[in-house]
Amino acid sequence: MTARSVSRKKPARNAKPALGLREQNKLDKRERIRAAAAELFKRHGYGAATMRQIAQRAHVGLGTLFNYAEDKRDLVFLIFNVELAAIIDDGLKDSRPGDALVTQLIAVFRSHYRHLGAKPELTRILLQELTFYSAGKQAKSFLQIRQRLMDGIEQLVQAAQGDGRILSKEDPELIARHLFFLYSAAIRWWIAAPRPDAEAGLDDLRCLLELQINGLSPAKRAAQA
Amino acid sequence: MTARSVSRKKPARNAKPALGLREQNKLDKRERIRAAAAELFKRHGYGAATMRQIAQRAHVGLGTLFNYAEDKRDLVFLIFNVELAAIIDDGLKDSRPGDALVTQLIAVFRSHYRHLGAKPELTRILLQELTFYSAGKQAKSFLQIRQRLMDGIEQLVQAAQGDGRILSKEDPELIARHLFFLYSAAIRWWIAAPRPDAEAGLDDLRCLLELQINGLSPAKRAAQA
DNA sequence: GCTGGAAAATGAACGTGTTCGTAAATTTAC
DNA sequence: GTAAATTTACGAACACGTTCATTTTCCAGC
Repeated sequence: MTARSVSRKKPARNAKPALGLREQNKLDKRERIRAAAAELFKRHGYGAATMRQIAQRAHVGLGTLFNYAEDKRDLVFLIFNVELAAIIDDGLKDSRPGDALVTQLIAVFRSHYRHLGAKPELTRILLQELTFYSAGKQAKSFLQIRQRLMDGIEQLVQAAQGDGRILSKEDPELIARHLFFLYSAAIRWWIAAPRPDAEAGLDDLRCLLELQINGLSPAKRAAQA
Repeated sequence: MTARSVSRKKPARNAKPALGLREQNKLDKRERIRAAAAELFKRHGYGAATMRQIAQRAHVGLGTLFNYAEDKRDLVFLIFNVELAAIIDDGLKDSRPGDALVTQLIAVFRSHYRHLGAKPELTRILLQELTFYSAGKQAKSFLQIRQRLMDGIEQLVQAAQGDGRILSKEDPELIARHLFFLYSAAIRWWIAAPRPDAEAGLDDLRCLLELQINGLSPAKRAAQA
């Protein structure tokens, strides 16, 4: 397949620029690197897979890797970002309006547990690295994706407040962050196990979420005054 | 058999246990390494401080470091373990019986925020490394210390259940883990800020804990309308 | 005292991730 | 079409964490 000059045309004034050869090569290399890294990380583990192996398998020079990922850590995000966006968006679609909030949240998180549980080692690396990692090239776009998840949760909370499925009138953003905190801690705890089982993890999470929704103390200061 | 060697073995009432030279040197080296690592990590950051620098400052051979810590990560635990045990035990002493559970928990965690907030960078390293790290020599004893914290929280919960300060009859261990999860996530969030302020972090945590204790929904089916 | 053995210390050597000066590839200007 | 400019690819070189065979230090038994 040779370069097609057809695609180089300018459709209108400044519509989508037909990607030049340069951009095309970049995308191609990027994908080869992503695939090579994913395969080698999965086969040998993060620590054992070397940058030289990855470069070789991607048919790319060693130094080239560092044009696409800031460092080895960042390769993990390069692998996960595409996948994570899909997982998160899938999950957000899976909650049905009118269901109890717990049910909705579990539906949202189910795809996370399913997919991440399939590659525990990579997930551990991801969870460890993302804790305080916001500098890398790939990390940026990951943070955007994560924000979509938090926004989605916030909307669920707001809707539940709207039709009285939950009574708390607290700021939905705060509640969403709270629920996200629980999810974060729970999935860390779960993925640390040798062979994490998705349904078991979800059961544990459901338990925690119910604890949160029911609360520990009687209905506030209902008897107050 | 000389009298000297016998007396060294078991000093009946001597305050000083009269350690052997071997043990004494080990303790000495261990402390020098701990101090050197703490200083260099603080001054140059975890990544920039090199094992060679640490060895030199501790007046110790490079290879010797690896007799005291499994790897570089483990040095972080070597630094923190002594300190963390003190912080946690201090915190646990600071909760007064009869106080509201939130108040007690904040009292327990106050020393954490105070001390960890004073060295944000080292704390970030600690929180990042401890996520999935349970193999190193130092990590083992850290996990024991952490367990003391969780046990302490469990006792507070149990006591609160006992005298009706909270109504939930759930397993205290589960509740304690839940609260610990919130604390973990909250302190991670807090320490990620450029210059974390202890009281601000505690306010945020208090907010989350109150949200937990009050719950989001009315007491189950009690308010079914 | 001395001696054999065990525990600890050591730094040269190894393979790693990362940097950086240079070459190749592509685009832009004329 | 060709040259200049710019972006991308490259891998030798570097500094690092870690290993391990060797040396040194300590202690028990004479």
